[in-house]
Amino acid sequence: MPQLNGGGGDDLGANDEMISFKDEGEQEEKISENVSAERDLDDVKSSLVNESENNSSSSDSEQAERRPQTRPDSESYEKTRDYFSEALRRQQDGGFFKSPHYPGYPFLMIPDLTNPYLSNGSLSPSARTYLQMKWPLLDVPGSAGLKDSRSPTPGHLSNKVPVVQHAHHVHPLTPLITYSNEHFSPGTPPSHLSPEILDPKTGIPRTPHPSELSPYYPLSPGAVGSIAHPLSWLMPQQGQHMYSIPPGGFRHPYPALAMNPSMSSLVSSRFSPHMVTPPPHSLHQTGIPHPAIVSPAIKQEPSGDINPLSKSPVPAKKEEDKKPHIKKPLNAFMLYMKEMRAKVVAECTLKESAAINQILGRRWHSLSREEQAKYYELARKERQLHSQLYPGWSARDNYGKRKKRKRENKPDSKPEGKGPSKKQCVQYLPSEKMCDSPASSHGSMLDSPATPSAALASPAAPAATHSEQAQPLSLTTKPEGRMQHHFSIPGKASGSTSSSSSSSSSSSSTSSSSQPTISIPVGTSGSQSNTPILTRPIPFTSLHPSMLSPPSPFHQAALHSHHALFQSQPLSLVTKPTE
DNA sequence: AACCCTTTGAAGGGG
DNA sequence: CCCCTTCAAAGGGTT
Repeated sequence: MPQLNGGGGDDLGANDEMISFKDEGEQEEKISENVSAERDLDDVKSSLVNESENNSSSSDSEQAERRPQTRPDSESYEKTRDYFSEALRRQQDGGFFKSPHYPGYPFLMIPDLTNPYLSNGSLSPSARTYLQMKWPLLDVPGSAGLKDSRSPTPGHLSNKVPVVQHAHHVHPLTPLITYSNEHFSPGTPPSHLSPEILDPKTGIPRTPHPSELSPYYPLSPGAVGSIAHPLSWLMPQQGQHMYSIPPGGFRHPYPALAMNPSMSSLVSSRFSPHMVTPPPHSLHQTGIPHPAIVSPAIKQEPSGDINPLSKSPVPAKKEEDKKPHIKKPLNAFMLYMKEMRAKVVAECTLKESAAINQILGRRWHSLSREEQAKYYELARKERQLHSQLYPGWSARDNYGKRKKRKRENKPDSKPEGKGPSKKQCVQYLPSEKMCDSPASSHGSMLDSPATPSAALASPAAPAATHSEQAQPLSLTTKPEGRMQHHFSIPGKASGSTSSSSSSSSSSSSTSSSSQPTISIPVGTSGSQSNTPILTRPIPFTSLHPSMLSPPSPFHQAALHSHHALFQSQPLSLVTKPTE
């Protein structure tokens, strides 16, 4: 059993991942080869910058317009999450976001009836709610955190958080416990939660003064509302998201699971009726399964009105049904993706997930250590939670469920030439603008931690200790796709890290994914096509960092160093399968 | 309808 | 111990 203690213990690899920029090296090399490309790049860069700026400004209005129209379901929810996370970040960073009111409460993702782990489309998995909670409680293993489990003092958050934490001192490791709640239809928001600012029509919390919002990123009305209010900012635009947990408590559908005290406290105690309003609709009060559980029955249900919970998983029909599909817990990056996807999507016209994911991947690498640590911590908690809920579960259990995986395309077996393998060269990067918007998104400010020390100090940032900054790039030279582990933490694996790993897998090096280049339409001036046009491969590195990630002192410095490194020592190998 | 694509990380099995 | 595979999210695109 993993220790929950705030973090210190298992690093979970939080550190290693830090920055890999693997492909950059290759690209860098490429660039040298293509001088002309570079030139174009300049053009592209400038144009991109302009575009992005324009875009950001326009996007605001656009979003404002669009948002109301679009159905605020999972999508909007995602956005909301983004904003939440944003807010969280800001708080943690002690940054600009002023929310003195509830500084110390970490976010808690509350499960909705339909949990995020549900694969069923109708029950969108994405929904997660953040609730502010005292993070340490979550951490506590069993007994410790549960003091209040017995005496749940509903409604008094303050009680639960005796110690007033400063916004600036918020623990970076704020745990997010994810549960979904997307299924909730917009219901009445909790009265205790900023009722006054609820939108009469939608029931969505609104922001009294948009002006308070950070100018740096475009907030959708809903999101704005969420953020604006001290409490409301924790809740998704649709108040309903908050109430994922039935007052009755959390009853695990999965028979085998015994709820661990900490869990129960987490669920029942933390989300007391007071805090969690009863499901507006017909939510099953019976209980909420962990997000990871996917009942087969549910999956089949076409529409959202299902009562997944009502049906006990066990008695169900066949053997298959017996075993609900329990999804894997989300890893740090997945959590990040969920949060940021909507934002990225909003910032650009790009819609393809593949492209979005590329951007997200870039951004992920550009995140500061603290920021990443936060997600690692969250992921760790999710895993812990998951393991507690489903002790016997193994990732292996899900193997084959997806039934896809045909992937005949083996790196070595089929060296090249195949049509399918071609994908390596194709980049989904947004043609028109690198969506990754610059400042608008999580911008510069976020990164500049007002109180970095706090973040670092926290257990959450275990990895931080290292010299990443000092020598972040040592790894860069590694051509391999997955090099992140190379930096890894001392404690964790990778003892071999520093030693040259590159040799390890000669053939596999390029195996899957790393795609160093991105394609940018060279000649597209005004034309805009959402579809990625592949005209000329351009190394990511060549792009200005701002294009791919929010500029921040930290980032820029890091990027700079990276670049410098690369330049100084060009990568030897281009693993890219030619052809 | 199912799968692909794309990203990172975690987990597990095999060598 | 290392490598490889699979899956987690997501949604437009492809088959």
